[in-house]
Amino acid sequence: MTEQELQRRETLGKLREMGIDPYPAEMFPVSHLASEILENYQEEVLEDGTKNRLNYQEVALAGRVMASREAGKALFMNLQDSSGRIQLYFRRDNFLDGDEAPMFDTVLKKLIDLGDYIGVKGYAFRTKTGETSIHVSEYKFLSKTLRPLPVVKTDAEGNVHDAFTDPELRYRMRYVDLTVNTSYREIFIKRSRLIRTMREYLDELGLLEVETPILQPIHGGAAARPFTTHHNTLDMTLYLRIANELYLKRLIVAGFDGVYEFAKMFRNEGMDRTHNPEFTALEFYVAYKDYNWMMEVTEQMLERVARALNAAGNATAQVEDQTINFAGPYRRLTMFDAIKEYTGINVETADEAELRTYCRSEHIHIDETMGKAKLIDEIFGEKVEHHLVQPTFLIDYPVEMSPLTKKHRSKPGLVERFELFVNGKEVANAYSELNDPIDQRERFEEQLRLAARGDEEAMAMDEDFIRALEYGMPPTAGIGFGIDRLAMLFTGQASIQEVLFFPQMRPESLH
RNA sequence: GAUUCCGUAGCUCAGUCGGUAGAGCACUUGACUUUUAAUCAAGUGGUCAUGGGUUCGAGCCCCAUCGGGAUCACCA
Repeated sequence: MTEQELQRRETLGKLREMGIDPYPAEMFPVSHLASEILENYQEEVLEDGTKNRLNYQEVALAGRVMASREAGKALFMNLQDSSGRIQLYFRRDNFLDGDEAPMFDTVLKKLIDLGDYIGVKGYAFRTKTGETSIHVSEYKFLSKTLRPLPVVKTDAEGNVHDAFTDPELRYRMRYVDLTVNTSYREIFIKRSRLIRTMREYLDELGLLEVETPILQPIHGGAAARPFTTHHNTLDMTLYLRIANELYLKRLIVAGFDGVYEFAKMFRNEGMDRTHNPEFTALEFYVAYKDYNWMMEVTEQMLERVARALNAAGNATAQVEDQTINFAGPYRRLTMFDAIKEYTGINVETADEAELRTYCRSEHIHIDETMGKAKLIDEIFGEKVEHHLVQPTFLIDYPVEMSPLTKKHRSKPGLVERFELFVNGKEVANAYSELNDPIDQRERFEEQLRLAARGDEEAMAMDEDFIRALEYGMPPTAGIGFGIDRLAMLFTGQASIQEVLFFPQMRPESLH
């Protein structure tokens, strides 16, 4: 234990010796938050120069002591609650017990450490330097902090000193991070509001919020490597879901007109600043609609989200030096037109050999197993994707890349699919759902052939899903959004770790 | 998984050519009844990530390991 930790354990013992419970059980009746008093406190100056305090003359607040400044027989503290920080003012005269003042000289000055929780009662006033404060008449010790918090200070010019910045420590000890770097709380409040706004919109559309299995015997609905686990009683392998798409479509078969789920997905793949092994998706499916309808819904929903998260109510988000406008309609660009625009290549007429030659000349990483569709996808990723900063629907993909998507109504070889790109990254993937069970079986069989050639991410055959389609699924539009990516966009963060409370980390050795 | 940078006090960081381990804040003691990055005075605090190696001598040079960041690969 460090010296400061030992000292705090000593003060803990001294509190007990004085009959003060460092971890009392009973509730403390909080009446106000710091920010409310700071914003609304009022006083008037009378003709004789004295002040008349107009409100908050009987308040009770609670929080952590984040700074303490002794000034002789006066003492100032900064109390931090969930809303912010307010200054406390204590005078020795208010805590006299005969000539002694143990609750001032001993407890306040010696036994309360930075980070400790206290509750105070008193009245609001303004000091002669103009700081709205609480004049404390009584206080109660609420909880002891045994480890020293990092002391982050901000000076008069707004410069932050000794900021707690080490990413490893911040992510491992998010409780410390959010205590001392309170501005990061705003990211998570916005993330919560993002989800709530989407949920409100979907509820207004009349969709049903549902839950589907996380433990799945067949990992379907996406191309990714799964986590594997084992169920003891059933003695069988189960997979943590990489997608919930096939279950949600079963519910459309079941007769619900629209279903949605905010779902944690798990993918056993690399980690970087846009990928965490578990992440959150919103998927929803609506009967009797197609992907054109879904584009309009996407525009409406994201515009509403943007306005809800923007302080001024604008439909924009700021990402570094880019201002992104979420007011619809968004640009719609076919995959082939996008490649033509940014490379000059007509992939519709080019054959596989021509695409290969182009890729080599542009140093795009390819291998011999890639077919024409995969080559198109690689060219798009290298040459087009990063240009799509403002929200753009990329539409009409080659059928080979989309085994769950309905064939295009008029363009042979393509499917009715779109992906939404914002700030050069994919944030949503949607299609007119494939509901032809015979076509679906052929698509799965094609996936099996890919798997046999060594494609680890090819989808497995799901006989029960085929059976469900054979019972009949109405024409349906479906979409999946990456919630973490959206949270990054709307909070201006470059790393997914900043929008997750507890990003995945290697284990830490704690003795 | 590959490459690369980083790891020194509770926090943020210095540390020269390889020669006794440093600063600010925090902490301890004292002064001060409207201070606010409070101030003033005096102090405490270190397995220099871990383990080897080279050397008379390693925070510094070499090797390995652990952890983190960035870039790449895979992916959303």
